[in-house]
Amino acid sequence: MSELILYNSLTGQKEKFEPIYEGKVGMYVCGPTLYSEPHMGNMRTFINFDLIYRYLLFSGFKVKYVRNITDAGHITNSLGEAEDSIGKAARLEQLQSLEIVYKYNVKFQELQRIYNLLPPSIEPTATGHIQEQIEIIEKIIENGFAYAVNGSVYFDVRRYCEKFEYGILSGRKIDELAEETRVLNAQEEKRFFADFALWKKANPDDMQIWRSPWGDGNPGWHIECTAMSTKYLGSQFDIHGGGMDLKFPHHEDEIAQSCGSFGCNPARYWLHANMLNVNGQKMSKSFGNYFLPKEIVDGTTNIFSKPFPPHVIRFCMMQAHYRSTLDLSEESLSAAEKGLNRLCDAVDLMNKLKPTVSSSFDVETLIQSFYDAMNDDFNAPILIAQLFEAAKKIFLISNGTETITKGDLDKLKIAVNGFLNDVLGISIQMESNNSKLAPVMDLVLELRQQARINKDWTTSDQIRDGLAAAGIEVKDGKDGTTWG
RNA sequence: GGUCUCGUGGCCGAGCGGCUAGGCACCGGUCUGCAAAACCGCUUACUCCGGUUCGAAUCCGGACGAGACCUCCA
Repeated sequence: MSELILYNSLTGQKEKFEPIYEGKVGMYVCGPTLYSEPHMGNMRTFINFDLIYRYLLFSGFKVKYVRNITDAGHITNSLGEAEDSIGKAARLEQLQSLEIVYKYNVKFQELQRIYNLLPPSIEPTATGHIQEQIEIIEKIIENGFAYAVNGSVYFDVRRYCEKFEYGILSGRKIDELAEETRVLNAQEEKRFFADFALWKKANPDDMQIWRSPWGDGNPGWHIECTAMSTKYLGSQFDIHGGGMDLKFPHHEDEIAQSCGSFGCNPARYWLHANMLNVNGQKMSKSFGNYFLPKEIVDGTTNIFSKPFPPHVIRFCMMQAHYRSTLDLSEESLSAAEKGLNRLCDAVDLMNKLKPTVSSSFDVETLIQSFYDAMNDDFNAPILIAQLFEAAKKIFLISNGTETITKGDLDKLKIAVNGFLNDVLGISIQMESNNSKLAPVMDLVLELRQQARINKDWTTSDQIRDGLAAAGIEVKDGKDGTTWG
């Protein structure tokens, strides 16, 4: 049995996974900011961490998976105009902030269901934890790593550097940062350019305002994650995940906040999922190359000529490693669709296989390769390649080239179904949802079969062509005719 | 401008010093009334130039190209 190895962004190396408490895993993943409907790129991250969550569960760990919902607008400072993202959306949509958050949360929850994401153990909201955030800020001030100015509170990066190292995750050096920073967004209040806000004094027209010891205001951009991860997982837990683009400054600042308040890095393993690319670029609203997870399923985006079912999209994503960028295209999706069909056919066939007295190949080794793939930093592409190996074996057993014993077949069934359904989260719904159509089709195909027996090709082809025109494809297999 | 990552066959993508994935497409075959589908087979591709090595897609140096981050971002 191989052991779980994962790539730790903190050290830049693959490391053996050793949980703090044996058999248990605490995992925190940065969730969405609900100022709009999450796009496909956002979904890829959540799907990837769903895979990781699923495999940890499958491996027998008791996992507490916390993924926050950011429902407090973070101040964006795009063109000198400071405005919080949710407040902005509210203004544009002429709704209240809470309506915006609620509206998009409903959509987000629906997407999770559509894409077969396991619900996290807890989905805490930022606004539900203002008090906790204030308490941590107070602690950081107490420890001397933050200061209050004019109703705002900033993290004191220079003081922090006297005791800790700022930039350990992203590999940035403070003095280099100074030169690199392109826009010094005129923060006269800050003592040092790299200081970041823990609490921001409210603007008179802010839609969401909270009371604090420093006056009315909003929590800073990074403090919510520190507050919620600490509350539900403790000051140090096993895995912290998120998208690659959160590495700096968000995760870096989380580390600073935790060190500044509790004296330790919040997570032992930092995992970062890579971006989804479309046309060679990160999917982003500003590039105009984004589409919504619902649109691709409904076929309402003009990027693709036809709709793709969610489990095909999931499968396609699983064929790339979570730390690699993935280019999603019509071609890669239809390739995934066909490949998945083949895999599903094999699974179907597996249940009808007839065992013999001996196995002509080593089933244990094949099954072990599934575990080895996932234990090596959740390498789903390799897992899928091995599942295709299994599929090939199944077909060969079926046509008599290979053989398998009853015991081996049972093991194979459990493993293949387990990895496909529980780990990859690809649920194969073979059920036809056309309960009224099914008997009609049975009748039609029986009539066609009669015609075929009578060598009445005109009639049988007429039926086939007619059905094809109606979008129903008829396939004459060895064991009868199927449709779909 | 700074920091970093990456360049694999027609496409998507693993691998990360020798055993040279996988899927899709193409092509050949089996099956079939025809078609489609399905199944079988399909025999080395790693940007370029140097270097290290018995041996490099894999390590080192350089060139070119692409991307991410440095600002809200999954």
